[in-house]
Amino acid sequence: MTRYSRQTRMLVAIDCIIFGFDGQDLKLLVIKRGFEPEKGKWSLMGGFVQPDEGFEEAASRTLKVLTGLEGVYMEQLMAFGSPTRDMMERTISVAYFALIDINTYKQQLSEEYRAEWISLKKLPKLIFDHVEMVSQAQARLRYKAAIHPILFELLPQKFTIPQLQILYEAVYDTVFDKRNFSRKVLSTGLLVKQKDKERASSKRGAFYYKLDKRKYSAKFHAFLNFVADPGNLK
Amino acid sequence: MTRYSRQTRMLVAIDCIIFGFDGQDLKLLVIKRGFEPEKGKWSLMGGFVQPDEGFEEAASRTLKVLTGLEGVYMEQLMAFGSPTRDMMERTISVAYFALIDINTYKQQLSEEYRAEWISLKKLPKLIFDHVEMVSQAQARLRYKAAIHPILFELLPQKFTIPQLQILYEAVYDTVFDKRNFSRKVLSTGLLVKQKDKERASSKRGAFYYKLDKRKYSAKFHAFLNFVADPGNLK
DNA sequence: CAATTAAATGTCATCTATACAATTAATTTT
DNA sequence: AAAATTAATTGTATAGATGACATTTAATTG
Repeated sequence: MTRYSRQTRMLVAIDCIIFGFDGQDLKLLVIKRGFEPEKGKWSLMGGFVQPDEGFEEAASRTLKVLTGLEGVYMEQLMAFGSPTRDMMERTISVAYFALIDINTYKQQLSEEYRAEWISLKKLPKLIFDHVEMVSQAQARLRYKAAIHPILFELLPQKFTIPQLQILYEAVYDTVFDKRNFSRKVLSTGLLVKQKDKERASSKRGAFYYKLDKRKYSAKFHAFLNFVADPGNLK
Repeated sequence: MTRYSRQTRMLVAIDCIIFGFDGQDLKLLVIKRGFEPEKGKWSLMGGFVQPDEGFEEAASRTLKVLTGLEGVYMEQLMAFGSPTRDMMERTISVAYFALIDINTYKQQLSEEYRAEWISLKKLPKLIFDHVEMVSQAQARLRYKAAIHPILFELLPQKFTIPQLQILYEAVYDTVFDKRNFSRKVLSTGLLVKQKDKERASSKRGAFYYKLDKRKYSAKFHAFLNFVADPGNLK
């Protein structure tokens, strides 16, 4: 078969915006870029899409190399294609964002790539349009988490209600009334109370909860209402 | 400057999912493809991204050529990149969806491209992965319209509440109680009642309304609640 | 002028959201 | 061992939103 004549071919990359939660703050996984241009500067983890692979594949492969992780929550953010976004050569990038629990996978981070968790509050300069990507991913995360029970992906299997609240407060950079918060999340029926307690962070200890996997899958695509009015937060 | 060596370059296209509303049904704008492969088959309007243009530019350009329209509501859906989506050559596509009022722009449709409005209810076969794109775009439209006042883009400047309701019912393929519907949309404060009436479709006539542009812009990004529970419709 | 049609408006019970306070279980201090 | 301390857990009252349901009104048509 012939090819489409007289059209420009371009490099196609994927970049991963990997969010993590350390129990206190929302973090972003970045690396020191290992090749020119912009070698040595902070960058999102990414790479070129190979001739025989799709975007999801490329993103999963990249994530695996960096973190050793598979089966992580990941979704496409959008494609970025400004003609000037890479000074070397026209390169478009399809951005994916992923959610992982920092503590569960702390050890697995590849040493080779000098990956680091940095706080989203004091984001350093990143190469190309990566800051824009992160900013968009953060907006998407807020948008989505207001409606879908997506933030559980950032927590360990067992977590407490106070831990969950700290996470929501970190994502929306606000504070919630703890009485209303716990009533709301419990009313979804997604949480199953465990017998044991988390004892590190308080005298009384807080009961652990786990996600009800069945209900989680069933309700994931339904519109819930995890955060009352995310567009109107102070 | 050098280039990234040993990487495959690919064709980058954009495709437009253009939704329209004729007062009764939700429609999709498609064309008969004018070149090989798949010449003569139904296709979304699209084209290759040029060396010096970004995605939005490419999509706007394409939309302009087909419909003569500028300044239309348009947003990126997502990028599609299956290695086998185009049999001719590896081509990735960034899909955009657009919303326009059919009646306002009926005349401007380019004859050259044999564009046609087809009903979404009986969608014919489309080339490549275009059916998948349409399906995703429809899901996005439903998702977004439940929260944001986006569907007004499909209506003429002046419209009636019953017309608006028919539109919402078409998008969600359901029926709403007219008393509750009008209460809800009026409670947003986005609509400004006009002095004149639409008289074609009823004896009494229905008052026209216009969007309050100021409030529309202000409230667009806020989460409203246009459709009560879009995940739970019959 | 009565019949017809669709628009517009109204009511009530139920659920949901939010503001706000008291109680309880455990550890730490005295 | 009792008192103080800390954070978890549970509760209540009110305002507003939602959803089911009926009546009135403005205009045309026979």
